[in-house]
Amino acid sequence: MARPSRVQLAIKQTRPFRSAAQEGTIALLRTASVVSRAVGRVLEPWGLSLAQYNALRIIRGAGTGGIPTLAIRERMIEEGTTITRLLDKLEQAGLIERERSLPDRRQVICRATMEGKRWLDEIDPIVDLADEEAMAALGPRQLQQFIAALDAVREANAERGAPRTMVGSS
Amino acid sequence: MARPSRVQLAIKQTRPFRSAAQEGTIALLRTASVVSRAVGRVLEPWGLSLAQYNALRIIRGAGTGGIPTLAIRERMIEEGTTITRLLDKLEQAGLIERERSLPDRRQVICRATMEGKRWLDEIDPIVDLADEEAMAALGPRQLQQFIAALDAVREANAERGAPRTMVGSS
DNA sequence: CGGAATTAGCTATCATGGCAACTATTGGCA
DNA sequence: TGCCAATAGTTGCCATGATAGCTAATTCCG
Repeated sequence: MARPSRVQLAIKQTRPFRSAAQEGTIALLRTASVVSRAVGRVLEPWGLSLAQYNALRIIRGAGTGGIPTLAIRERMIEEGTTITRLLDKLEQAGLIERERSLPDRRQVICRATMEGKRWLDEIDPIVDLADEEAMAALGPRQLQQFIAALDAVREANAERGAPRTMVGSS
Repeated sequence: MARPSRVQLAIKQTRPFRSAAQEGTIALLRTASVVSRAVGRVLEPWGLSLAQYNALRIIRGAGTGGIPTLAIRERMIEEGTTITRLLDKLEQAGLIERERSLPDRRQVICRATMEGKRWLDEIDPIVDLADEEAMAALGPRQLQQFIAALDAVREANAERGAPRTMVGSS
């Protein structure tokens, strides 16, 4: 690992990384930070955070049947997030509605309102564009390899770092 | 993009991604989240967050000359972070010390204390191990390609999402 | 049937990040 | 010289994330 790297220059680190693994880890976290900000930036006109947009899309994806609160959390990008207050904001904004489930009254079913769907119809193309720009540096083949590498890393680290007792991990 | 993907399974998304770029973006953010938690987990015994450890390492790297506050922020993984309160904690913990610079009294120079260096000597090998584990799913060649892809994506997105007036961007 | 264990969700608390306003210091320049 | 802009940090306010503890509803079994 004697070669100078771009990440080193980016963070103005003069010394080489102690290992390729360290370089990869730092590059991963730093790149995600940059991309997250870039994508989050396009949501500013709507006053939505990336997490809120993410949740709203998950809820819309559930269709008319709705989706219980904790099922949303499992599908979020940030797994550990506190979902209640995030949904409170979406409900206050009139983008979703919640009601107690009939068969199991512990559950709270979330559905997207018409207003919520309208917002997504507006926002989706813009986020799509942002995603394209975010990955524009990679060719199609590179992108596929990139995704495969991310998948491999994520799966290998899924249990490590598990924040809570995972539901389906027994 | 008709093939089913691992990320889709992981976030229980039944529909295919709208584009490879979207899949890549989500995979990047989600993987970084998982790895960040896994690495951050090993710092718990010391009560340090990943950002604090990151800052402490940067400060130690500056040596006896020290480093001004804002120069630390430029080198952090999370670029936009408010650095003052983070340094307050490190100072309260006795890991760093701060003093006004003599030539330019606006600057506050930060240095690692002996205690701070001792902590890093203990922590570094453990974080190294965590980094190795985080990237263990990739072979040496895959890892190099992975790093190259991350570098390319990060650089292409560096200006987009720029949170503040970048110092050296004029 | 009935109580323990489980599950779904909410709340409280603490730490952190984003952002803007504010102070102090320095530098430019007419 | 004296004013104005730029720079370095700090602080306050709000939103979010991490966690743990709590309540209500349900399920498991003896």
